[in-house]
Amino acid sequence: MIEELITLINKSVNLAPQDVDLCMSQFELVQFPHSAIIEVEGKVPTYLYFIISGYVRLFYFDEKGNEITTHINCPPGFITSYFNFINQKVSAENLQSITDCTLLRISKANLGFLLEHSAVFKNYSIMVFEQALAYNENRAKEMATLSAEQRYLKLIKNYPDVLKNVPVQYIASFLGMKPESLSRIRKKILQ
Amino acid sequence: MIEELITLINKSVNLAPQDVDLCMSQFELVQFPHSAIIEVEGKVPTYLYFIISGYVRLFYFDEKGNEITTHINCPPGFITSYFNFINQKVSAENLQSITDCTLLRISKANLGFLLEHSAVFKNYSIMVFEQALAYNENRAKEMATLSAEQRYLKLIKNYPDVLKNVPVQYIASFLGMKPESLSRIRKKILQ
DNA sequence: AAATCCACTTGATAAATGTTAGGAAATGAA
DNA sequence: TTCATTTCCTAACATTTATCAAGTGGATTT
Repeated sequence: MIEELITLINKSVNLAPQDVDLCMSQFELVQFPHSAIIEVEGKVPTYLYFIISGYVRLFYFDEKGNEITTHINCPPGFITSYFNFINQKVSAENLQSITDCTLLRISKANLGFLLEHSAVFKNYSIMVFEQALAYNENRAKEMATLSAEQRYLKLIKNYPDVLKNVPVQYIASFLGMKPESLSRIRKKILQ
Repeated sequence: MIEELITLINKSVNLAPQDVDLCMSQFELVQFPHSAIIEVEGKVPTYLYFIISGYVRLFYFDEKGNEITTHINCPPGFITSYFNFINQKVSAENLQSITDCTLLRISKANLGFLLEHSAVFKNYSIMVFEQALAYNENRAKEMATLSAEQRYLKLIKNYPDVLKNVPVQYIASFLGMKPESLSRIRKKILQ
């Protein structure tokens, strides 16, 4: 299972055998059925997760009690409430499995251990951070400049498998629109 | 002039006298009249800027040739096309002064020198990065969930001086709406 | 099989925002 | 100054998206 993680990291940096061993010793394999709450709002996020299989989302409840999905991720990707995990602050978000899923997880303390004992992982973590920054900047830009239909078209173009595995209500929320609007957009596109 | 920068950094980390000296040796003071293009699209961003006085924005041209403002900043803040500056990649954005302004700037090489020779600055730079990530994540969330009016109300509540110093067309673009929409919203709020 | 639930869709209508056009006020150049 | 340009605002109309209410079909329960 951990090979997926090693493979992903090796695409960005070169892991020595001892790095691989170190990595394997710090991550823990866990499984969840679909719709399980993995990390709950109101607490400090315990783990950073790497997705081996399945789909996972982050969501919170707005002032009207509506679920707002802020992130959806799939293999091979990391997911957690990053800022609150890194700074060990209380998060307002829930991490939930969308499908059955297999994950690797690492605690803040163990991640710290990993980064202290291997400059390679430290460099890699900075890269992940930069990518997350660029991703969020791009997402803000798209939300500001694209119409709901353009945002949906871009999503299915870049992540076609999301549609097969994630309920449309979650997709609608993630794209910043109502399920009814997404339903109409989908109907329009079919013709 | 550099005192503003030192003061800001000292709010987050404790700078020793030699850190202050090091910092002063790496930053350079520059001035620009209003509406000057400070960094131009199609090139690798040369400097990271710290704003001493004045307002600055980042913008690009979309496929229809419209200016899209992605960031607006004021003292005491940093501004550049972060991702492209850090990775020394070609940027699609222009950095422009909105008002007359006084800036401190540092090249990528000099920033590297600063981070290598002072762990304090290294820690500070990681904090700045984390804050930028949190900022972008929040901005994406607001763009996805708030109406144009709510976004404007939040802006003038959090940054009331922006309104006095930045043309409304830039503000409208930054908030992801047309100037006409912002004009209507402003009129509505007055009553 | 009937009842229930849930996700998704559909339709009618309302609200928000975009588009187009024009005009007043401020700004800059000759 | 005067003229031209730019910025900002306004209005009428078009389009997009939200809201509210209802219906469909599949899955689950009893």
